Amino acid sequence: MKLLAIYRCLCDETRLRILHLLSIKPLCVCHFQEVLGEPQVKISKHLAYLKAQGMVESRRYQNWMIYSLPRKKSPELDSNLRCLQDCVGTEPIFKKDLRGLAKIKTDCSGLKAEIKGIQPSRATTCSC
Amino acid sequence: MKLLAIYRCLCDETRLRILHLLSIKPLCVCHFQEVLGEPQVKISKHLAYLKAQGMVESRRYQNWMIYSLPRKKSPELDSNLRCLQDCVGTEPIFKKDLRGLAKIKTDCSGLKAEIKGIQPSRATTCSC
DNA sequence: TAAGTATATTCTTTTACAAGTATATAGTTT
DNA sequence: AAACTATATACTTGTAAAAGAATATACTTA
Repeated sequence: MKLLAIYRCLCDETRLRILHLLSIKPLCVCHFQEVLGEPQVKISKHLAYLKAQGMVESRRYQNWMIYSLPRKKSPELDSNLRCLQDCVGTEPIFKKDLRGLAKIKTDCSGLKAEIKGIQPSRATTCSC
Repeated sequence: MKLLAIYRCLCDETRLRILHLLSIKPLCVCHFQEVLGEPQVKISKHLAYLKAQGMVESRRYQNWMIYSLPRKKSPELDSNLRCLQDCVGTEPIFKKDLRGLAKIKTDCSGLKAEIKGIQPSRATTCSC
């Protein structure tokens, strides 16, 4: 059942937060890591799950994979994403994620290096 | 997270079918059994789950427990039930359930007895 | 080509939940 | 009270999915 697959995507907090952020703009994996504060493997696997279900699309930009909501959405997906938009207002975690998103630095390598406390060997930037 | 709890209710096919039927009218357990074709224990447990999450209410009428959607719904629940209504049209199982609902006999005892191939000792009826 | 960066995949462990069986409870009728 | 009906709960088992560790892949830069 197609609708059921959508609800299975929505019934995990990490995936909900990912979809909410994607409703703002496309993002790469490292930005999800930063905003959600979750390890890379966790983010990647949930993104893979969402992609397998047709809930997100991805394109590669150099080293980065940019994820976005699908350009063509089924009516069910469209309804549910709208519904999610209606509902996120009441949950603090989503607001927190929005604040995190606003603070994001565009230079991905710099970010990672900063976290590790080392100087980046180069300064590159993903397109999201 | 309240929204997550709603999605967890929605991510099971039996519960989806139950909620869809309840959007038509209140129903007792034996009617769910008949329409969904699932065993009593399965129906009862999913109803208990939904009730624990505040997705349904119940009242007793003689021997029967009548389940219904909550009179007062949170905005999130309301949004999601509307969304579900928008989406059920595309899934055959929901239409099938509607047909099953239309065929329901109001005499519960008679039904059960008929299924077992025996004469009911009495003829009583639930209020749904 | 070697080293570095970003992401994905595999493998394992743990956890959550669905389903089935059996039994319990609450109300009804005789 | 005993038998019956409708539903609920406890217990067990099976399965799916989430998480973490380690490794692999794809691309970039030196």
